Amino acid sequence: MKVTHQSNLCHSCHLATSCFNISFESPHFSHLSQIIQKSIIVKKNEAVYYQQEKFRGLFTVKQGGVKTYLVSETGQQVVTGFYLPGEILGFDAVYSEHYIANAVSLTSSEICWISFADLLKLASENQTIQRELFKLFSYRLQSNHQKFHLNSEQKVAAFLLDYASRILKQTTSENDFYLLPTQQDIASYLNLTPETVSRTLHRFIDQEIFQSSQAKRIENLNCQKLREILER
Amino acid sequence: MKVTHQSNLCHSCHLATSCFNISFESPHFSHLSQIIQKSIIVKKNEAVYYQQEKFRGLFTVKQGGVKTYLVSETGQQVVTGFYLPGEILGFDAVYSEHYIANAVSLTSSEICWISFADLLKLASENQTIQRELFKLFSYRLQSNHQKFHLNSEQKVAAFLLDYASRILKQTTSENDFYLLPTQQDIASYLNLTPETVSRTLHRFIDQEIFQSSQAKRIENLNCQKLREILER
DNA sequence: CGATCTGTTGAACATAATCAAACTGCGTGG
DNA sequence: CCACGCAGTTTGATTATGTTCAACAGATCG
Repeated sequence: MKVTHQSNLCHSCHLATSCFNISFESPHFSHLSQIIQKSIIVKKNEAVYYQQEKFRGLFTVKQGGVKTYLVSETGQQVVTGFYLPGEILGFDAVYSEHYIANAVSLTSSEICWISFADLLKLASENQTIQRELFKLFSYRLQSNHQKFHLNSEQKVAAFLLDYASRILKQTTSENDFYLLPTQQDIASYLNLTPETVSRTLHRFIDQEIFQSSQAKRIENLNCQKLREILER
Repeated sequence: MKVTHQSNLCHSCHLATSCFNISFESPHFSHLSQIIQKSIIVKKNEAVYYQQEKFRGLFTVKQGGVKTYLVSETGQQVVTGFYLPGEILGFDAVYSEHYIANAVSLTSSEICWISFADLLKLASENQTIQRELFKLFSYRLQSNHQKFHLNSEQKVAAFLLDYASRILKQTTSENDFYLLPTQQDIASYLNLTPETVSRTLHRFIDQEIFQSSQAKRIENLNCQKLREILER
């Protein structure tokens, strides 16, 4: 992990308004950007933090991508989430003050460190930031129940739609992008086997829902068709 | 919904320290109890709040129990959670400022209302309460991924263990209690069919994991055996 | 350039869903 | 107070979806 110091990390970041949903022009922005003063380069398969490690703050993805996964007592791994540029990870560690999952980089990534103590201090001094922070926590409480009661085809469709909408922050199109996680990661995340994910993706190609000229590449994704699959 | 006013709702509540995990003796307790000044009686099947209704604060269960459920565009209902005495609901509405799910009483319940605006104000003035509140949000982020990758027997076992540990706050034993939700509710919550839940519970009785002298009654629950099922 | 990780494909199998029918118990109204 | 109706539960037979197992192909990386 290589540490980089920059006086104005957020001001030079094209995702500046994304992490906390506070605009560049807002008077609150400069307060927030002051507590984000350090970024680290995390290479592929290197950890941002480890399960059970003591909480030492939140992290936000500036470039690249991160997956979180749990390891049970029996040694089984379950992928619990993917984090793309502009997204914050570590919220779930606030309760126990230890990280709940392992966080590992899916590619070489640039990760910004956020002191939670500083953030709390800032929040107690600034009502807008406090409210925005509670909203960020609240936002994470929403999802999850959807992907639970879907069949395998719908799970993969929902995953692609979600991923496409999130990757949109950094690229210009939600129809052409690279998948950072492997099919195994996706399978674990959706509670499916890699075989089922592979077969489902190939069925989508057969149905012309997307093309793929190379591994992990999604081209010309037809989001409307995916939404129709979800409505069945 | 019948509204009751009490000057010291929390001081007379045996769950006082449960909702916010702040002890009765703490100097912060009196601050918190000041913003909880009103409780309502919600009869069985009556709503505490409705999906999409504008956010008007958090609620905590003083007596009884509540279920939350989503209704999809296609009219399908999915139970997303159960709330027992001492537990707070409504956190997920903070983000969009609208309730995400319907919250309906499982039996005649007494529900305390918590002004979120007052709570935010209190949090910005009081570091301990602010931190405790963030912890409450964070706590809710943990679960969910477990029940996803279990088989039907393990899901029901995990549900019983969780329910037993939570009911323990109000009774003396985690081995004898009444289930507030119906088997249909439990099935929906676990993403199983009512048939599967019924068969699994009867298999547990056959295996002497618990007894049941009447409907919805769990007696002499063997938590150790349930944990063994989860470790398979 | 071999070794290892990732993805593909097919066949057999298992788990839980589905469908159907009957039963129980609870609350309601006659 | 009993009869009725209905929601919730039980039980069995059949079926479908996704898993498992196995073998191989392709990609990636030191």
